[in-house]
Formats: sequence, structure tokens, C-alpha cells
Amino acid sequence: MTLNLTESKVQFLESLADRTRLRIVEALREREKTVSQLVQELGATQSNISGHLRLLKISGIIKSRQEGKYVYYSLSSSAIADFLTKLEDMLAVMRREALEGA
Amino acid sequence: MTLNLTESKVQFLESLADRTRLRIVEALREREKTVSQLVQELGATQSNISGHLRLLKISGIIKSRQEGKYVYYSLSSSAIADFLTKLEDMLAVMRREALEGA
DNA sequence: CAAACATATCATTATATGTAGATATAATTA
DNA sequence: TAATTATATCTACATATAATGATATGTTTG
Repeated sequence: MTLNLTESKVQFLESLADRTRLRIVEALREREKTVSQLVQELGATQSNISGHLRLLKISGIIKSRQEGKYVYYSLSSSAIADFLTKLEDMLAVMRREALEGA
Repeated sequence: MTLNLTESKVQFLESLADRTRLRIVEALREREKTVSQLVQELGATQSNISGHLRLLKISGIIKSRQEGKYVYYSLSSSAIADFLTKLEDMLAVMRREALEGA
């Protein structure tokens, strides 16, 4: 079976490789939030945030639950938070190595 | 604060969020390779590969050394290989959780 | 020096993507 | 029920990006 892993990696990376979406995901690291909370926190338009949330949900990065007129979004897995931590650690290592001339 | 961390994360993710570039980086996980080796291995045009290598180099993801008429490219840090492993592990976890209905 | 080879760059074109504004849908409250 | 609030969707537009073909640069070798 020729399961193309590369494609799914690319799709995941594309989903996070946007300033607005990455900020959304980082905001959701703290706790679940509603669309309007994210709109206010990120200072973007509602339709913009809503569109990015849709994309992140399709990618499986976030999930949502409705409570009354609010929709709460959260990370779909703690593995995503771990991954973001790993990304930060890696960038720190790269910066350090670049300074050392490694 | 010099550079916003979010921006550098986005830049790094953008660099890998392309099928051709990700395949290049994965090919370089094994060992350093020349442009023509990558052209043959990936089946893309030389100018295409060259352009992507340029971008990856600017992003600090790969480095190069010239030996005669060949230019060898390699990952700039083993931290990048580790990061790719983490990405794979995370996707595996997400797939498993999705099946479990977690 | 000229030919062959390896790599880089440039110009063009096609496609993808992000954004805003308008509008639709749905839940809540007066 | 009407008004309000929260969220989603659609359209249009501007910009970014990837791919290609042609060409330029640089290196080796006959």
C-alpha cells in the first residue's frame, strides 16, 4: 500500500504555516475559546477567523462544541501542543547553533 | 524583543509546507546530496529544485558546500531531523486518537 | 581555448491563498 | 414575534507562490 505520508505532513504544516492560524492554535493552547474571544484577542475580522477555524478543523487540528449561541474551539489533541513545544525547542537549538557557528 | 517568535515559527513552517521542499529535506535526512542527485531522485526540473534549495537555505534549514563542480546540500542541524520525527510521531498519534474517537 | 557539465537566476504564467464586506443561519432575549 | 448576538458562508479582489523555459555563471576536462 502506497500510503503517501508526505502529503499528510504537508497538509498539516500548511495548516499551521499562516500567522493567523498559528496564533489561533497558540491561543487555544491555554484553553478552549469562542470565535468572538479569538476575534477580540487576535484583532481580525470575524469572517477571517471563522474561515481559518474551518480550515483548522478540516485538517483535524482543532475541534468544536456548541454551547448555546457560542461555539467553543479547542485543540483536538494534546499531541499538537507537544508538537508546538518541540518546534520552539528546535528553533532555539538552531539559533544557538547559528551563533556558535556550528 | 527583536523578532516575534510567531513570525519565525511561521517562516520555518512555510519553508517545509511544500511537497517538493519537504521531499528535499527528507531526502537529505539520509545524507548530503548534490543538486543533480536531488533532481533525479525527485523527478523535478533543475531550476525548480535549485529554487527550492535557495529558499531552504535562506530559511536556515539546509547548508551547502561546493566540491569541484558539485554543490552538496545537507541539513543544517540534526535538530531538524528530530523535528521531522516528532511530526511523524504526532501524526501517528492523531490518527490513532481519531480512530479511537478520542 | 572550447566543449561539456553543474548550478543559479530571470521572466512569464498559472494557480492558490488571504482578506474584507455583505449576507445567511441559528440561538437567545426583550 | 422582533431584535440582538454569534457564527458561517459567499463573492470579489489582491497578492503570493510554484512551475517552466530560457539564459547566465562557473567549473572541469579534452
